[in-house]
Amino acid sequence: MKIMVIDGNSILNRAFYGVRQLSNHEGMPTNAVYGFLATLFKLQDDEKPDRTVVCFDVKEKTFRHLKFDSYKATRKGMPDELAAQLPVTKQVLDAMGLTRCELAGYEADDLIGTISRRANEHGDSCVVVTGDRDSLQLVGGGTTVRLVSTKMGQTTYETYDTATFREKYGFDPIHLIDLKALMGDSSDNIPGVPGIGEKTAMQLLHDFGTVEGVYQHLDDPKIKKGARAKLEAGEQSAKDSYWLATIDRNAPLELDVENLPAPHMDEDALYDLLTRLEFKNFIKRLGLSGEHAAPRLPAVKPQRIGTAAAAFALLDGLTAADRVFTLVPETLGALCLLDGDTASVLFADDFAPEDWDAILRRLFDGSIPLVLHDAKPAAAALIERGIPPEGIGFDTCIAAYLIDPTQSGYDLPRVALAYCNTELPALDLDDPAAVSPLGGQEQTMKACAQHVSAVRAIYTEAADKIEQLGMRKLYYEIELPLMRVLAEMETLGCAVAPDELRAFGDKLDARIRVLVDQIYEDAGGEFNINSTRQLGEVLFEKLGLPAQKKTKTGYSTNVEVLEKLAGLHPIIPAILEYRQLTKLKSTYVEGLLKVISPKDGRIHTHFQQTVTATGRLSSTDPNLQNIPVRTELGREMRRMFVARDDDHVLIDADYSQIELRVLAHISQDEHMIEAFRSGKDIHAATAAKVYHVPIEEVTPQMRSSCKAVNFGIVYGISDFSLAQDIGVTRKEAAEFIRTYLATYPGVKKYMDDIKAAAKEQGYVTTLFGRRRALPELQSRNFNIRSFGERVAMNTPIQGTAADIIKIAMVRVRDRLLREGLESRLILQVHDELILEAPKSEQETAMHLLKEEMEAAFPMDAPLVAEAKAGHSWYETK
DNA sequence: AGAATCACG
DNA sequence: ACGTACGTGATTCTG
Repeated sequence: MKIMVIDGNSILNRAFYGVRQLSNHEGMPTNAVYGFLATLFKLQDDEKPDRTVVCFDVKEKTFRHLKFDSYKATRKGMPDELAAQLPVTKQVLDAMGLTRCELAGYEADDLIGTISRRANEHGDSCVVVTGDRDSLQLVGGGTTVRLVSTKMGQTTYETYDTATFREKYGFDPIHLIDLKALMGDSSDNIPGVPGIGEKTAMQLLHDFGTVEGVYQHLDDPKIKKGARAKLEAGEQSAKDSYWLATIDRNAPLELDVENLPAPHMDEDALYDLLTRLEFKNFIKRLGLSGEHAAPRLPAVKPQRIGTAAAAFALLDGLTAADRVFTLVPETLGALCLLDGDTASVLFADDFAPEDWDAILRRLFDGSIPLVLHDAKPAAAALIERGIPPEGIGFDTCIAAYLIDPTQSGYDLPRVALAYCNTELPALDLDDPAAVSPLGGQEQTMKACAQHVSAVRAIYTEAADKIEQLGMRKLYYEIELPLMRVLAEMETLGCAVAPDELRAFGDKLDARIRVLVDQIYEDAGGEFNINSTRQLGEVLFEKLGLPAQKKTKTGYSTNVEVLEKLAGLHPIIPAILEYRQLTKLKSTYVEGLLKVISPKDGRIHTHFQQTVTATGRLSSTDPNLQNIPVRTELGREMRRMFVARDDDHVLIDADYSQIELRVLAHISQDEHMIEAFRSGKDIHAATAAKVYHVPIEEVTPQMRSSCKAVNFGIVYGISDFSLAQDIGVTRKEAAEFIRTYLATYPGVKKYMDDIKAAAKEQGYVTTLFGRRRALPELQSRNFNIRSFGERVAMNTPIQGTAADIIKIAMVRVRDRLLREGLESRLILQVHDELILEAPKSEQETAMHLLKEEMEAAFPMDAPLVAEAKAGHSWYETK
């Protein structure tokens, strides 16, 4: 019988450092497990052993080696991220039905030595799999060793039997111990004989065979004088080292090596584990299916509540509940409440309108602790109806986002799949057919039960995880209150001037028509100017202009390219202007006209709270965070965003240089902090320092380059991109960055430290504990790894700034209410907040806004916000 | 559905 | 040597 004995610790360790960073949606690191399994599967395929035993060290203070201080002092602990993967690795091995072996006080080496000896004595052959060269001493008598090593990121396997060992070392495997006793092994903290290196040790063994032989023949003339003195002085160390280097092949193992059980895979458990680890390829490879694996979703009975009396009785009973898991569609046309193992489903159609309204009011009166998945649409709908959405104590969607903000979406079926291994049935409570008596209410109820059960299952896991990851305050004091603030902002919306918008559109149209004619004339024929392919053909083939860049699909025709061609042909400026105008017309004029609400004539954007990897918000349908401002014509768009009437104004306040201030604070760079404290223009102040001139003598060019570097620093700079940005050579840019970082040494240190820390921990965090995993840092691909490094530098800065403005939003909103003001937040644009305020409150609200934004988080480079008021957004600048 | 382009911080 | 800025969303064309 062939037995494979694996050194679990050694292979796991190798995998941890060798495999690029991986993690599952929970943020649990999985690279070591992954690498371990990949190695294991490959070996099982190659060797086809009859039995497999995996040995682990037990973390114990009783290792026999520890009686030597030198060994103890340098013994390293396992990194946390690796330790975290140890239990799940063992679980996978158990599910695979492999034998696992541990023994207190013994290292995996000793267990392997013992198992291989006993197996050989029983007549079984043994393949030892390890990354540890020491184990080569076990070779012989039916045991071979497969040495796993990682070279240039590639895992290689070398197999040693007695013959191959002799060929390589020139002596028998067992004398590896003698060699170590003489020359020592720094990686294993075996001292050896001080002063004796590999050369001398090999020669001594060649001449005398063993350590014992060497010491019996110390007088032999073959030993040189110097070596003899060292050997005499180091005799005790040689003996100790011999003992340390010797693998104990007689550990008191209870394992029945002679009768190892055949592996028996627990497919359900394995499927479950691999699903949780998100190792889809291994699941496929092992031919596992989830058929047998129990979805981790407790069954829940649906029950229909059809009378107002029953509904209120239910709600009164829920007041005492710990948590009530709830589905609330945006239409508010149904409800589903989970308490215990019963999901109560209520259809609005079953109730008189005033009863339904009372039910909603009762549910959201704050006395029932509610858990929802993606509560914002429901909250907005309730606010719209005049019902304040109180009592929402947890949102599983936001929680899943905080736990891992890099997923592509967080809708309930997706999160349920990740957290509960469950495919939820389709359910759209916003669809009238699903909730009307004519539709499939029965089916809807069943689906509701499963969905709400999933919310509970996700909550159970996610709430803990939020605590474990140190995000309690971020979650409960920032994100959750913010959800309601956003719902209020969305509901209120922003007034627009539709007639002016249309007039602007007509003006654009007239000019676009002129440009189109001119372009066709210049091109000598009609074509679709919007088609980059056709445009490329016209410019670079028909007109013979010099092509600059290529894209995947053809010629590049973007602004950068066109601007370089601007002097060469009159068609180019026309195309540039055409591009600008059509962008304004289609994205902004037409795009905005399309989304003006017929109800109130206002625009209601949707602020996405669970999209960005850094913690910023995003805005959709329409995006109000990218309204033009950089060109004068584009900026005209902002005249269309107005206060509701002549008695109101818009108040706009934006943070000055928030990201650089955050950088100054995080990095604690004295000079940058001082520059901000002095209240000087930061880019000019930087230039003064970098160029060693008084700030009055800073030229616009000097300021502009420093501004570019300041931006670059925030993004995770490289000389190449800076060179491109400010139009100097790469060398000059590199030198510039060097000078800059010498000027701000704290910033340099921060950039170095954060990259190192990110690499070690596998993630970065903001000042408020928001987290982003960085698997890219483990990549062997330079580009991917470099990207990871830039993200490591940028995310804490951009993310902390995002945290700060979120805090400000919650504070501004709460204070406006507390002070009984009517001014309301309506927009956020990353570092800018916009209120709609009654003119009577203008001064008060401007002051309040500035104050709360600046006080949101006290930093060493203090926050500064400037507020302005005006009838339109244009006028607030 | 993905690519290209361009609007914002 | 590697080939580069960080984070978004909407529109249009194309296969």
